[in-house]
Amino acid sequence: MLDGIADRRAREKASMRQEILDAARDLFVREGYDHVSIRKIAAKLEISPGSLYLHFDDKISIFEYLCRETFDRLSARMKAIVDDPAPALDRLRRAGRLYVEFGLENPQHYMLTFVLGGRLAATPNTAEGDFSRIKAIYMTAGFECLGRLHTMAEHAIAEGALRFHNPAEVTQILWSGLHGLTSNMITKCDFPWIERTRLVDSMVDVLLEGVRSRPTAQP
Amino acid sequence: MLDGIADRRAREKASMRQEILDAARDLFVREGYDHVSIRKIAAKLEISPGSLYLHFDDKISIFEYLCRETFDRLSARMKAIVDDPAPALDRLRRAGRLYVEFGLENPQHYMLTFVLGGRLAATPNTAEGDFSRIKAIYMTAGFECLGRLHTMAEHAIAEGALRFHNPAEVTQILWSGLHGLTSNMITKCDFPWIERTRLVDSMVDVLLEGVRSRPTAQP
Amino acid sequence: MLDGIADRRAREKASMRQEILDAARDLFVREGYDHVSIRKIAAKLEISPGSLYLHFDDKISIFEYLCRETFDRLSARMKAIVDDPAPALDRLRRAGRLYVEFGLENPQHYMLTFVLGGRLAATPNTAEGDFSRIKAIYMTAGFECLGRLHTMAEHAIAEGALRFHNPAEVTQILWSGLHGLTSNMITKCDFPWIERTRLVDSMVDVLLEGVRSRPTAQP
Amino acid sequence: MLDGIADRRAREKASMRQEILDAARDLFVREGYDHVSIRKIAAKLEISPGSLYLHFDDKISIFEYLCRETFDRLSARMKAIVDDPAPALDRLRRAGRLYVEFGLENPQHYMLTFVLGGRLAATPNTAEGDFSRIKAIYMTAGFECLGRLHTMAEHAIAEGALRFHNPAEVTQILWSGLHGLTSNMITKCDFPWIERTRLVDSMVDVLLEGVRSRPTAQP
DNA sequence: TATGAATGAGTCTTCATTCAT
DNA sequence: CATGAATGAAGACTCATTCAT
Repeated sequence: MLDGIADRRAREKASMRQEILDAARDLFVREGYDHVSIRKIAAKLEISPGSLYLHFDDKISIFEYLCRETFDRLSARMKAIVDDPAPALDRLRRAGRLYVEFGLENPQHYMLTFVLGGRLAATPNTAEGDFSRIKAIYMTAGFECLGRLHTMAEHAIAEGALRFHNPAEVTQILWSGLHGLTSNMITKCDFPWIERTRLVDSMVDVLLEGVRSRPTAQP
Repeated sequence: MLDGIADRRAREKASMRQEILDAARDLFVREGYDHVSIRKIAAKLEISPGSLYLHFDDKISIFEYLCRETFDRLSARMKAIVDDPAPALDRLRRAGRLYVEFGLENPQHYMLTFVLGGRLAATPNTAEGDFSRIKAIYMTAGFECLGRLHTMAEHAIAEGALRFHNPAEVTQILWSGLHGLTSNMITKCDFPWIERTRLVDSMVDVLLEGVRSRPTAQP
Repeated sequence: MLDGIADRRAREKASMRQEILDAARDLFVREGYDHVSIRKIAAKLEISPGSLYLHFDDKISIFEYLCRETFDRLSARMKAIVDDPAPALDRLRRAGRLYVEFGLENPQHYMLTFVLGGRLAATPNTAEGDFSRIKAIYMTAGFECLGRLHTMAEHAIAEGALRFHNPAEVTQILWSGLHGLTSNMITKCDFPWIERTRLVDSMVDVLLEGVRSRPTAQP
Repeated sequence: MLDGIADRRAREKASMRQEILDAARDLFVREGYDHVSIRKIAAKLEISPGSLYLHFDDKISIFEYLCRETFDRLSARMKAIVDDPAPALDRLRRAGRLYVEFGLENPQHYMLTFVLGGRLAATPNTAEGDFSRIKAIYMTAGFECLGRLHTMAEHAIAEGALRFHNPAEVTQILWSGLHGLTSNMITKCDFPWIERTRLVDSMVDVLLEGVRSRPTAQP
């Protein structure tokens, strides 16, 4: 009873936090991190710019949270595939499609984490701008995802399905191929791509055809 | 002799122009187009912001020049391969390696042109910031570059070497795969990549194995 | 009581707004629109340039507001005279004196609106600087003001009091004469003018003598 | 012979000076003093910005020279009218038309000298911007012109043609009327003025009708 | 808790002027 | 004599962030 008020407060606070995240996600995806200002987010929510600071420390941490959230979802879905008792090659096919689709559905997060994040992770921390938290996400969520691929590559090798024997090599090839398509389709959205699902399927198919064991073509 | 002074002036001007381009490329790649200001470039060169305008009309045209330069260089090297009278699949293999090697040898040029530039070219033309000139470069120089791959894909299809029949599909797949490896190796230079030449060769091999006609495996 | 805080805030905001308008008017009149920068206004008020944007959207809208305010005040006073049921010539005399007196009593408002504003309204809309809103004010508030004179000119013509038959012609002549005296007396305040009220009266008298019907001199 | 070279040099210098003045006059009239930059003038002449400084000390002195030149022409034409042995009223009519036409043909010079100049003349010399030379022009050319009007007003009074007895009063009235029309027509060039020559003629006519002696209207 | 005014540093760009050559 | 590179100061405006209320 006594805590009813505190409870409601807490609920309201959490709900406002979620509203901020939703508004910010929408804007970030549509306009890009750099072109979204705190004021724009606040205006969209009809609250004051200052109020945002009651829920988040700064602009980057809103984005950071959204990144983590998104990558956790990816990671969970990847895990479901890894744990599936299907042949590894089938699982790799599903994982490949999932990866690309995920990127295309979350283009801002994908680019920031896998491209800008990658760049930042390799940049010494300059005086201005502390992106260490973005780096951290990259190091966890990103590598976790790759880890799933690696596991499946190991399985596939164990099953004799691949013509390569080094799982790292396979992982790096598959990942790079998937990442290339994803980032290309995101950044070059004016390019005359062929039909989207076909392209994704073909890409995954090409990569898997390229790595799997040659059918022992014999008499 | 007589024009010694004018010559030296011209040389100095060209050299300053080059210094600007180098500084700008470095900053653009490290911090992204939006986070590089004219002042930062000027400060890096220890000249006044205004002086930059003696060499370039505006910020975007510095970027523009850098893009065009890269496209042109890559395109020229690609052309030599296209024109070679070897089987298309062989030429595609050489072109693939060339593409990745070019990127790894000119990481800043590559990232600026193929990652940052792509992003800008796709930026909707808001009131502020007119990227139409960047788009135009992509439409000409960029497509020319890809056009080389496309031509070879056509040749390969004509030769019956591929299991795909749409050259655009093949081009997009190969290019994305190559781009993925290139940009990954550049931006994630801390990643524990396997040995570099092997990785490049394997990637190209996987892509070509993936697209080529299945050997009619039978008795 | 309850809203005391909000009230005081609102009052403070309005007062700052007024301070800005006063400072801006002063500077605009003394130095001309182009030579007054947002920074200068801010410096005069000892606030930061950015703070001005809390009260006005941009530079031109400060000017805009000042113009509209002046037109409205003059227009209201003119209206009282137009609506008076006296002979039109008498009303024109009073309106003439009013016009000049208004200008002399509000020299900054007058100069800003009738000299600077006129100039801006006539500035061709180059890429930079859109003065269409200023033009709009002239088209509405300005014409309303002149419209009052025009109405009285029509009345006077209807009463057979004038030797002209085109009310627009009379309006333009009277207005220009009044404006000439007003702006001259304001800007050339060091000039050895004759006694002020006599000069104003004489000017109005000359203009009206000049436009009225000739007394059908003789039998 | 020996001085042939020096002569040609001098001639060339004078000619370049004239070319600068011509170009500058054209630009000033068309775009307004503030919107004409030294670089624009230089570009129009296809010379370097620096070269302008071989002929003129600074931007303002180019304008200054043009002002003086223009006003000398006005003054000379006024003098011709004053010295004419026609009745003073006729001469005033011609002078009035001349004044307005002069302003309309040299709008930039007119406005700068009679409006901005007037303002500056009354402004204490602020730190930045020394307009004392413009003031000087105003004090000489401007007052000289007025002096001509004054002389004719004296003549007219001596001839018994005016209903006023103070030449200063008449001068101030006429001048203000003429100035009002001139500056109005210049600054408000979008205003729906009636036909130009008719308006000028009517204005002058109204002013003269307004000041001249009443025809002794009697039997 | 929530506000919104305030700021200081930053954005690209232009310009009159100087000066070594 | 003429050049043109260089500059420093200024232009309007934006923004993340702070803080008194």
